[in-house]
Amino acid sequence: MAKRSDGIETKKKILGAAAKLFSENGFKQTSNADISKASGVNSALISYYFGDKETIYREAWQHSLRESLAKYPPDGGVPATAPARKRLYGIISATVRRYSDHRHCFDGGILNQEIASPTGLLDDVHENTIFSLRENLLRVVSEFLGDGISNEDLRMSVYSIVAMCISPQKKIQRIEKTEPFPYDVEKRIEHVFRFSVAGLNAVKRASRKN
Amino acid sequence: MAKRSDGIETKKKILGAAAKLFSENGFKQTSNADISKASGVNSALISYYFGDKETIYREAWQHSLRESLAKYPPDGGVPATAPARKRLYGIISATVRRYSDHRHCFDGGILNQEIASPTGLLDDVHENTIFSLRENLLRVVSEFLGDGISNEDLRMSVYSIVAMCISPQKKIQRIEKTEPFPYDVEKRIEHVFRFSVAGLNAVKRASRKN
DNA sequence: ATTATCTATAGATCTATAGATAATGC
DNA sequence: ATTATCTATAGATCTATAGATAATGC
Repeated sequence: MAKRSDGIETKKKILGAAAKLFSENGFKQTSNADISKASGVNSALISYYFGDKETIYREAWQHSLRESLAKYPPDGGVPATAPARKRLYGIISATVRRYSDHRHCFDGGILNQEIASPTGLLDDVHENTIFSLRENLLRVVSEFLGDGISNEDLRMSVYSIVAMCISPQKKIQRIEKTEPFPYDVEKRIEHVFRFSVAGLNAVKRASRKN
Repeated sequence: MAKRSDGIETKKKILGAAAKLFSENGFKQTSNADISKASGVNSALISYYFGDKETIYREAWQHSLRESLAKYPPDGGVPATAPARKRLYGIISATVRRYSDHRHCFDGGILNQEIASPTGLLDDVHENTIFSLRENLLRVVSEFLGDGISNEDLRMSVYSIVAMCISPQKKIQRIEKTEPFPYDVEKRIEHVFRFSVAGLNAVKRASRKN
């Protein structure tokens, strides 16, 4: 094994820098030169190791996602046997953390870029990962709401909760030039959970009325 | 005035096509050639009328925003004298509509692009428009929550409500490949309002406890 | 001998402009 | 005469590759 610097380390450097840049600026706004500069790796090596830019993009995303999910297990450490309310807390906690940890997790930023302007390059990967994450949340929310809830109420609730979890507050703050107030992840989790539970209960009540 | 086709019509064609493309694909991913193609206007005319791409971007955004706000007044038609709850409904209603009407309103899409990867080009414009919209919501939520609410609770609540209003559901659906369910704006407004009111009341209760 | 790394660049794409053409107002 | 529109292209940027160099394993 091990040649000069083995190449594996170089590949990791490239992937790390690429993930960060893609998450901040998106696919097209990130050039190989940017990645080269940020990673300290000669720009020709990017094509050498990954072939083309689309491949780096895909691999950077997969790499980030794997690392992020390892760091923040999507169930938030709450066992599958726990009641829906607790599992909901776990999911919210993990999701907010994953999307807030801009120092280590880039998958959320890349996904937000992909939502803003889809490249379509991650579609296959999504089906195996993001989709199942969402299905899991759907199951928990469904259990929380109980029977007799319309599919529409269910889906809308999930979207609302996810929206609160992944909304890039720091970026919005920058755009809005509001006086930046300290962003406390723990408090944000409590807040989103409180908002979500209250919202879900309201949806439940309204559904019963009809 | 009025030469061949006056030029004003051409400028409008350019602005319209540009706004749509910028909102879908962002600043850098949209080329003059794209705008030319979509608008049916010779690409050289874009520079002729607007100088550079940054100027088109700014003007397209301002143009869209003005049109959007004219179409959906930000107070949702609710008078300033109405109680906070009603005014909140008005704001949510107007915001969801504005961000959902992809046929006519492009400002929301452009803003989402700007949040995803900031160009910084709209900063000055933001201060006069978006900032005041947000301040207005802040005032209403503050009134709804009453005294004794921490600044943090207030800001977080505003972010949560905005997140639910502007979350690009259709785009997320496309990414996630969930079976697309019909997106009904009226129902979405009711849902977000219900979730928000319940959430705000929960925040209020939790705040009283301490 | 193998392969990680670097230098140099071809070819594509994109922005912006120069200069020609054509349609209107006077 | 003025100016809206078009053709052609210079110059910048960016991706991907060809070919040279250098560091390691055998």
